[in-house]
Amino acid sequence: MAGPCGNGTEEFAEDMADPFELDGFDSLSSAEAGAETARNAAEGGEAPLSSRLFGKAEAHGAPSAAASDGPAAAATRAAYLEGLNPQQREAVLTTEGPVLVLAGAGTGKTRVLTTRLAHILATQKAWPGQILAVTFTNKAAREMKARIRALIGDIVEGMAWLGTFHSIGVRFLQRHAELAGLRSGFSILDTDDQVRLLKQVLAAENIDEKRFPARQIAALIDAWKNRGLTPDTVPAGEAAAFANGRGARVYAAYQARLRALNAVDFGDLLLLPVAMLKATPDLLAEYRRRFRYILVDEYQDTNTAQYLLLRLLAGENGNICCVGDDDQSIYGWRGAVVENILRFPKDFPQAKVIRLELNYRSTGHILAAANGLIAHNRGRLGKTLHSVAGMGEKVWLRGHTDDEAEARAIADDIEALLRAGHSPREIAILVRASFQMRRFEERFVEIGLPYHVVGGPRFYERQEVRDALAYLKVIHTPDHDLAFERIINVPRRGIGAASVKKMHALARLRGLSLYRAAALMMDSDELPARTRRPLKDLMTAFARWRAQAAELPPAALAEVVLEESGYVDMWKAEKTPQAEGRLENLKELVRSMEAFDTLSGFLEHVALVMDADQAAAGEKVVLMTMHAAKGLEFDTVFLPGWEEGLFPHQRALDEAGEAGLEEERRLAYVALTRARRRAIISCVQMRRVHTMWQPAQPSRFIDELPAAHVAILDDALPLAPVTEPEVADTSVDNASAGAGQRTGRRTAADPVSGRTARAPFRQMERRHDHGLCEGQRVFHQKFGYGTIAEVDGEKLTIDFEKAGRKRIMAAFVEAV
DNA sequence: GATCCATTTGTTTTT
DNA sequence: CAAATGGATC
Repeated sequence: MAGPCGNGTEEFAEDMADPFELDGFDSLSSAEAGAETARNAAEGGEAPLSSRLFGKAEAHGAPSAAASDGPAAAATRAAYLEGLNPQQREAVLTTEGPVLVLAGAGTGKTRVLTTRLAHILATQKAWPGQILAVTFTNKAAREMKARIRALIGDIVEGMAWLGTFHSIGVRFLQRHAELAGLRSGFSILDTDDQVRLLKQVLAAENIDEKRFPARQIAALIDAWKNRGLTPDTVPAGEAAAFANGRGARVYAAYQARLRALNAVDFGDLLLLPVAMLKATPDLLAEYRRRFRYILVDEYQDTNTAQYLLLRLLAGENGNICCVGDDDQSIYGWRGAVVENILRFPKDFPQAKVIRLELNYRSTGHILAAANGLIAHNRGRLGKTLHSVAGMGEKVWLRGHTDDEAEARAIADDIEALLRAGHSPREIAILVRASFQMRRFEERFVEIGLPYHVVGGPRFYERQEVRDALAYLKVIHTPDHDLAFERIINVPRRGIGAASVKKMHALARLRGLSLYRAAALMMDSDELPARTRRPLKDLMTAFARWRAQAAELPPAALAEVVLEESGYVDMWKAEKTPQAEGRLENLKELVRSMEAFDTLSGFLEHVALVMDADQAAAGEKVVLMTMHAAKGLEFDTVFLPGWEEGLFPHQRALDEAGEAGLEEERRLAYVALTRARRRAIISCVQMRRVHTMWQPAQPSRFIDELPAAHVAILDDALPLAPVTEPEVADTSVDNASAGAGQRTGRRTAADPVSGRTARAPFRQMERRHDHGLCEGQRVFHQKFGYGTIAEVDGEKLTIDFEKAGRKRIMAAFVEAV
């Protein structure tokens, strides 16, 4: 049977009971689970999905059509397929077998992904619970869910296996904790806990933490885990790099400590499921059967552990569809392996490769410039991106004396754009490194320009938030030693390092958790009375809070705890200017908890979702790193700081050489292709680093931009577009941008001194010619897209797609 | 055990 | 240059 297709309603109801969702599965061996499955199915089981599936699906038409005409007939005329180009359609409809979708920037990747999922569900090739759909960020997962819901309704709620790699890893571990050496209710350590734990391990191993910092070994272990390496499979040569060859030993000791604490770190969320599936063939078989369709977003960013997991689950001929763009692989430093996507056709010899090459986002010059730049990379799968829009503006290039001048000029441009009616949220500044943001923030504050920083210091990583979370973790899981240790003397209550050390000793001796050791010691004479009293108070408080946790919603509990522990008072008493902000953050934390019914639900959310939901962006200019901008798009994009050493970043070159350079170049490609209509690259001659001024040279990437698509700017950004005769073929392919077309130093280098006569701004002002003609497609800030019906000098009559016919001055529209 | 001062370190990007 | 860590001193 190709899919769970039945004809009668009753049969559906039975089939749809998802056997894996039944309670009690965790406690069964996989063989027993199989038997259980059959029993439940025969009895009808719980069918929470079926009602949802039918309720909404019928309303949307697809499955009812399937019932009468069969899924295939429904598929070809489904509303969701409309408006897809042939390649996109193919990517949606090729559901069987391995498929690699190479989706260049702006080619409608997300749309294809969501439509594909919707299609599989609507044609009933699989139930929601039989699809594994992985994304990299929670934001992407949320967005995907929302978009599928928009297409086919609430069926999507049954997609239990839609999420980030890490959240799916947690799911595996929760179901089969015992196979991974864990007990249920294990905790997930954050990076901070990880480092503190490693410090303890290093101390126990008698390794000098000054010579071999815990952070360093933490990074090493993380990298090993990303590569799917366990302590006994770490290559000897690499283990030697740390603490005179004791790296693997420390790794093993660390893992042992983790297990003793019933805890996992982030890397384990991938590594343990892989190990588990490898070691338990029955389990693997179960899951292979279960996941009829596997879908992976951003495949170019998978690391080896993720790759192994996918290959295990997909098997030889699985229906696995990976979507990605090798040119947008920018997370190599985090363990991502571009080769994963490059070798997909070798991994799956019968794989179908589909290229999405029609770019709907950027205008021609921007796309051509980006294509020319990325053509300098080797080892690409190669794509030919075509623009569907007109050529638009060339990519602007501007030089400044120093970073302050750069910030000032960009701020001026933005003000002008806003005056001209551009929406601030359509303007972004993308920087290589976050420290660059500072200049812009200073300037924006000075002139009162509303801006919004995306990324910034992560909410859940702030000290006060982590302290508060530690209290909650101890209430939820008293044996969470690291959390307990974190707050045992915060706020100061007179339980110092010496006392904690004694507790540790007792805990180790008796094989207890720190919390239990503390509970014993508060009634013994080990500790001086002046320590015993506060400890007893704390323990009593925890007992009380835990009792309250059963009754109060998490948010209310948090409020009580923060108040009664004296934690809020601690910050109130502090007179530093930051204290107020910390109190604000605590309030924000409590507010964010209101969405959760249970403490454990909230804690799991926090462990996996490092990004607190960003405050609504609103009408603000966006300031962020290039990495954070991936997947986003803006009308106007400013790209400051294109200087050697900063971009490409020196460290990337030092650490990864040629590969590092190529990744930086891909980052440049990602940054440039965020722009829909306008991109302004800039560099400076002098940049202030710390306190010293450092001379800077324009980035090599500037010289790699094809000259034909770049224009030098020695003044403010022109507001009206520089129009050019439309070129029939607006595509630029990789080959032509390579050798001959490169920008020479003459045009691009040192734009500061190279102020040329060909200042496009002036030229444009002189000629009054707006270059617009009848039949041309244009864009207006308020009315959107339209076609020119009539030209009368400066006055145009335009038929807008949405707003209808309007008379508009030429200066207010832009050719597309 | 707490507070203050000095030194260091980081500023690439994040699940 | 700022924050964070760590050591020394009270």
